[in-house]
Amino acid sequence: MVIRAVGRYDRAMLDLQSRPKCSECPIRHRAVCARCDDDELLMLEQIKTYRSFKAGDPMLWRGDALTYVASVVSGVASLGKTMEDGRTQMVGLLFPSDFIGRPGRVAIDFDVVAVTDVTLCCFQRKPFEALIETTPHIAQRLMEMALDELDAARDWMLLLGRKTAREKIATFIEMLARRQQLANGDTPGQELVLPLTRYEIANYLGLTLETVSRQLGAMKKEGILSFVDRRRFRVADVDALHAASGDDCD
Amino acid sequence: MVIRAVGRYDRAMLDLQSRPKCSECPIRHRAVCARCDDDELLMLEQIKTYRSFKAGDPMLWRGDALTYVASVVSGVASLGKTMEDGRTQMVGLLFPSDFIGRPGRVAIDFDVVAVTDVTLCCFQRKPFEALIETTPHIAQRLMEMALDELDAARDWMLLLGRKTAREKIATFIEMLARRQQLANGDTPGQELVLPLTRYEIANYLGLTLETVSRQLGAMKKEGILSFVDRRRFRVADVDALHAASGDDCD
DNA sequence: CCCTTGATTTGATCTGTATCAACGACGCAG
DNA sequence: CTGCGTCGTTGATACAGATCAAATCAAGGG
Repeated sequence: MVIRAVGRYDRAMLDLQSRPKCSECPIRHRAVCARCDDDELLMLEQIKTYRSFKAGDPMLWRGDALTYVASVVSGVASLGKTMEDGRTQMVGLLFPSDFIGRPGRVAIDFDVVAVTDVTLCCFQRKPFEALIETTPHIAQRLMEMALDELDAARDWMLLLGRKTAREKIATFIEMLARRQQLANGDTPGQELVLPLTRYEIANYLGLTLETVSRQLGAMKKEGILSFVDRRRFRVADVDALHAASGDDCD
Repeated sequence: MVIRAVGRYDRAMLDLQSRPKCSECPIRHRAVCARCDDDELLMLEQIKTYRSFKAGDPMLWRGDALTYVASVVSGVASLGKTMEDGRTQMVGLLFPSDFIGRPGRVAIDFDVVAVTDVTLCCFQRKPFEALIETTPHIAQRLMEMALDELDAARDWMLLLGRKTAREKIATFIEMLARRQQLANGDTPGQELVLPLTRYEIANYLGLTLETVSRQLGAMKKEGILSFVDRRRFRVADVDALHAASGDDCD
């Protein structure tokens, strides 16, 4: 596997940006601050800092000390595990409003990498944890988000353990569409983007890049997906896509 | 797949048992009550109830209303997901001290089944949630346990997505040994038990029962495991087992 | 415009595990 | 003791997806 653009790390760490108003933040109502009232938001505003990473930049390595926690404001990041012999498995994807880092955890045991250009809203861990103690709204939301992630992880276990390549791809596209509609406006039928390379998709789905390419090709040929280029596409047949995912109808 | 012993369900639900002292509870220091002081324990003691299930009994179905939450006191339970066409994947195993049910969640989206005979320490959900509000020790511990489960789920994703059948089996046996040493006294080299059938192991590891049988057979032939009967065995070569698991040395 | 480099597609082949099938071993009920 | 059901083992075969290999495409850089 290629270690990309490590040199950018230090620069990114220092790349502090402006500090926009929380009240105008695009993830205001979905992030860890979702339940906060105006006073609580003010507290958060005082300890927050923005940081940017370029696509491919590593954000945290397994075992790194967790000096700050953060919300993803824009872009996509991946959580990945690596075995001694180089096999890797993505264990999570972070979209805007998702949270990085956990209270009470000093280190993380996977790597966090920026998949696209990413902007984070960061909080130093210590003051953030102090804030949790006094602000039940944040603690509650954090618990809620952790449980959502646990549910997602379990759905992914079913995918990894039992689904066919085709079902994996279909499930992935559906998930992507859902998340992208959440982030942008809610416009079904919209043009969507694959934020990941074929290699990264394979890594997320427990497949190889060749299999991913073939399955995407097949769905294109069947008229389920229509591509404008290798990254941008549209879901041409929502029902067929869902039928291919192997999930029940709920 | 076989639906087993559904008839026992109602009986089990009503099978209230005695209410032993929390202070003498075998899972006192690992369960959701681990951080509670004596006063808090007293509160819990007043709302707790014991319930037993026989091996094979379903404890909760997907979509069931979650009227109570519980700690596993003894025995092993499984969390499982099922696809429309019958394929199933276990997404978690619950050992003594593990917790069932989540605050703020009305329903669960997997099935919980007793794998062996199981005893639960149950709390009605409403009073338990009220208790959380006033008892940060419980809320903290619950968060901690949820994050531990998330870590475990992510390790399992690596296993399901990237490990070979042999590595899966080795990892499973190591996990089993760890949990069983936790529950009983801490005696390495001890005789261990497979609480699951071959079918259930396969279900947990994303394999078929034939593959599980063959891999266990191979490890027996290689002298890594030695079986006294089909369920009871000993790890004869700890190092070889670990080497076969594909995990790094930490 | 050519050359390089990385991402993607496509094709041919290989292999680990599933699948299908039969049989053996144990436990339990009568 | 006998029969039957569940669980487990073993063998033969099939196949989805991995692996190996090569061609194509797209984006920069000089």
